[in-house]
Amino acid sequence: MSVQIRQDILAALVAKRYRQGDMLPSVRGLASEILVNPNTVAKVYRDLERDGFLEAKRGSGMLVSHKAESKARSELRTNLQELAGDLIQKARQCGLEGADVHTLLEGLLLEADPASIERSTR
Amino acid sequence: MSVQIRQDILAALVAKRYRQGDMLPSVRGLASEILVNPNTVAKVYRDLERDGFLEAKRGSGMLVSHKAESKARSELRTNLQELAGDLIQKARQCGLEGADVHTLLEGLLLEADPASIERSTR
Amino acid sequence: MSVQIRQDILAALVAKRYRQGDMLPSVRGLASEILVNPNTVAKVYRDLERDGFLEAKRGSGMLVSHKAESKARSELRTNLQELAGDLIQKARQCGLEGADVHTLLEGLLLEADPASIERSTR
Amino acid sequence: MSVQIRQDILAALVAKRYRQGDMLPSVRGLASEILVNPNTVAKVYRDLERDGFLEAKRGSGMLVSHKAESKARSELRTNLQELAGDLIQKARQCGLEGADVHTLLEGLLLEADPASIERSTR
DNA sequence: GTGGTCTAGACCACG
DNA sequence: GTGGTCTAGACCACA
Repeated sequence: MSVQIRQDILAALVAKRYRQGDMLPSVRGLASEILVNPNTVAKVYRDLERDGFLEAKRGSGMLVSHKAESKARSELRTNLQELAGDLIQKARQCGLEGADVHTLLEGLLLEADPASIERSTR
Repeated sequence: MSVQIRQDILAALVAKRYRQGDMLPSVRGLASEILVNPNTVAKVYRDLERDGFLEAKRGSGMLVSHKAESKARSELRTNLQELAGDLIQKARQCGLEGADVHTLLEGLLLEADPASIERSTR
Repeated sequence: MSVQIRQDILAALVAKRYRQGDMLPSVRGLASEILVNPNTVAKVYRDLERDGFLEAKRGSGMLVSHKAESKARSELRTNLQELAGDLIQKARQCGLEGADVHTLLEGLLLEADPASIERSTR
Repeated sequence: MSVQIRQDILAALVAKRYRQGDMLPSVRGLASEILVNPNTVAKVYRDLERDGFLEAKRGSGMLVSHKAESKARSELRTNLQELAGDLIQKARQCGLEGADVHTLLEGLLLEADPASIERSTR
C-alpha cells in the first residue's frame, strides 16, 4: 500500500499535478479519500520528506520541494528500468531469446494500447 | 524467496531440464545448494504439488507430473503478461503516452540485450 | 518555536533590554517581526504571565513584572545546567570517561569561541 | 522515545557491546525489556537500517553492519558538538561571555564528576 | 521464532 | 486545522 501511494504521488509530481511550493493533501484528508489508515499516509509523507521530495511544515502541511519533480522523474525511470529488466529475465526463463522477447513485447503493447504502434510508425 | 524458487523450477521445466517422470532434487539438497532454509524449499514443493506440477512419492522424492511442462509454460506466460501490463502502466504513470511507451521499451530492450534487435531485423 | 521565543525574551530580560515596568512589543508586532504566527507569540506571552514574568494590562499590553529579571536569570541558569548535564551524559555514552569529557569540552569550546580560552588565561 | 532508543543503540555500538555481524535483540524482545511498544523499536531498527547501521535479515534478526561502529561514533560525535554549540549559545544568552562560559563549564563538569579535573591535571 | 506492514486511535506541538 | 509520535494489536513472509 505504502509503495502504491508513493508511486502515485511521484506520478503526480511528474505530471505536474503538484508543483514546487504546492501543498500536498493533508495526511488525514488523503487517508480518508483513498480509504487507508492515516498512519500509512503519514509514513509515506515522512519517507518522501527524508528522501528530499517534500518539506514538512508543522501545523500547516507538506510542501513540494524544488527538486521534487526531477527526483520523481528519476525514481520512476529507475523503477521502470528494473521492471523492464525483470521482464526480459522472465521472458528468457520462459524459453524466449532476444528476438522473441522483442516481438512478444510488441504484441503485449499492442493489446494494451492498439493505437501506439500506429502512432509510432506514422 | 519462495516465489523466486518456484519461478526457477518452472523455468527448468519449460527448458526441459526436468521432464515428466524425473525426480526433483531433495528438499535438503536443493536448500543447501541455493543456500536457503529447507522449510522454504519444502513449502515450494508442497505448493507445486498442490498445483499439480509434482507428485510426492513417500520415501523417494518429488516426481514431475505429465502436465508439468505445459502448465509451467502457461504459468510463466501469464506472469509475463502481468509484468508487461505493470510495466506499461508504470510507463504511463511516468507521463508517457502510447507511442512514447513503445519507443521507451525499444530502448530498454536494446540496453538489456543489444543483440536482440539485430536478430529481429535480420 | 515557542521555546525559542521564550528563551529569547528571558535573555532580553537578563540583558536588561527590557526592565521592570517596560512594555513588551505587541503580539502582532513581535509576530510579524520574527515571522511567526501571532498565536505562537500569544501563547508565549500567556505562559510568561502565568509564570509571573509579565502582567497583562488590558487594552495596553504586557508589562514586565518586578521579579522578571531575577526569575529569568534563574530559569536560564537552570536550563544551562540541564543542558550541561545532558552534554556530559551524552559524552559518557559516547564512550568517554571523566577526563576525556573534560578535554573534549575544552576542544569544543575552543572551536566555538577561540577567544574564550585566551581571555580565561589572560 | 525513538531518539533515546537510537542513542542507546549507537552508544552500545561505540562501546562494542554489539559488533559487526552480531544480532541485535529482537524487536519484541527489546520492546518488552524496555517497556515500549514493539512498533517503536521496529521503527528505530528500520531507520537504523536505512542509515546503514544494520541489515535486516527477515526471519532471523537484525545484523550489525561493518560500518556501524564508525558511523555510530561519528553520529554521536556530531550530536555532541551540536549540544555543545547549543550550550555555548544559551550561556551567552544568559549574559555570560567566553571566559565565563569556560569557567561555568568547569564548575558543572566538576559537580557531575568530581574526579575528572583531578585526573585531567594529574 | 524473526522482521515488515497495516489498521486504529490516542496525545502533543504548532498555526 | 496541521504533522509527529506512541501504544495496541492484527496479518504476512521467511527460517
